[in-house]
Amino acid sequence: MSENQQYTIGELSKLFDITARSIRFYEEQGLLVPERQGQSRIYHLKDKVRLKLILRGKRLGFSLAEIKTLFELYDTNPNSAAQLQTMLELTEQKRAVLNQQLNDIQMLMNELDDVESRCKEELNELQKGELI
Amino acid sequence: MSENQQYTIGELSKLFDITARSIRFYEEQGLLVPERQGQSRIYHLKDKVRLKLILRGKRLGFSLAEIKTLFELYDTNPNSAAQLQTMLELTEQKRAVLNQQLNDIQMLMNELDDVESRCKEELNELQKGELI
DNA sequence: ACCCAGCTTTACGTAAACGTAAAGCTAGTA
DNA sequence: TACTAGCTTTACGTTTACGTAAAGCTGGGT
Repeated sequence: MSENQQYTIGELSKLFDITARSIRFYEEQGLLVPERQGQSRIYHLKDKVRLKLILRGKRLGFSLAEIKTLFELYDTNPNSAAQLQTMLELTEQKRAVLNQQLNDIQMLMNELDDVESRCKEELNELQKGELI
Repeated sequence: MSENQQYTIGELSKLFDITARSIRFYEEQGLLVPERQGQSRIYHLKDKVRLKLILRGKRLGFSLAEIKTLFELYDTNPNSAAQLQTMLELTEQKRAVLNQQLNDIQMLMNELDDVESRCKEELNELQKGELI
């Protein structure tokens, strides 16, 4: 029923557990362009989705500038072959970075497994010792 | 044959494609403790491995301070149950972050797939058009 | 009418991770 | 011996992504 959901900056900040300052900063950097009602900013579903993408990008180590570039590429109605080509190249680059990250994560996970099992073993031995 | 491989700071910087400044900075932050020969730093295999881990950590979005903490935990001969417990908690936290990143990467990959296939379709249509 | 919560802008401050310039030591080579 | 390449320290500068006042507007409730 609730079509055209609206959010204030405070609501959005609570939703994503970030500060209003951050949201305003993303707007300063051209990542968000919320509607205005009087002096106040009003955010719609589209803006909420954008914010979600911004945070996801940040978690993956992208800078705000890079995220902006991606948005612009995504927004641009890609009509020229040159633009399409650029976009494909960029997505390939990103894909390479992501694959590298996947690799890194796999390595780290394995090491965490090692550390964890060794910890548990030692804890077990400590507990045995306490029984004596 | 070449046991006890040694590296100068220049060699290491080329190996990992980073600046010597960065390597010295990691040392400043307590992440590396190379041997000295006269005034010059000499790096051994152990240091090379450390550097590799530092860079991997950075790619995953860890701060140098966090990486240092992980090193210290890893180095510390974990003898007390309290320390082991702390370590297990930390590994769990890291695991959660990594899982989140895996999720993020999966989402992004899917979106890249979408963008890519749309691009290719449009390129195809453009080429068809040129044939007329 | 008054207050307060929540919004606003402006502007200076900050932490992290180096960059960069300056100035000097040192081992090998021409 | 003079030069050069590569190392050194010291120290100030820079970018990113906000934090943190300060000061003021504004709609709703008492």
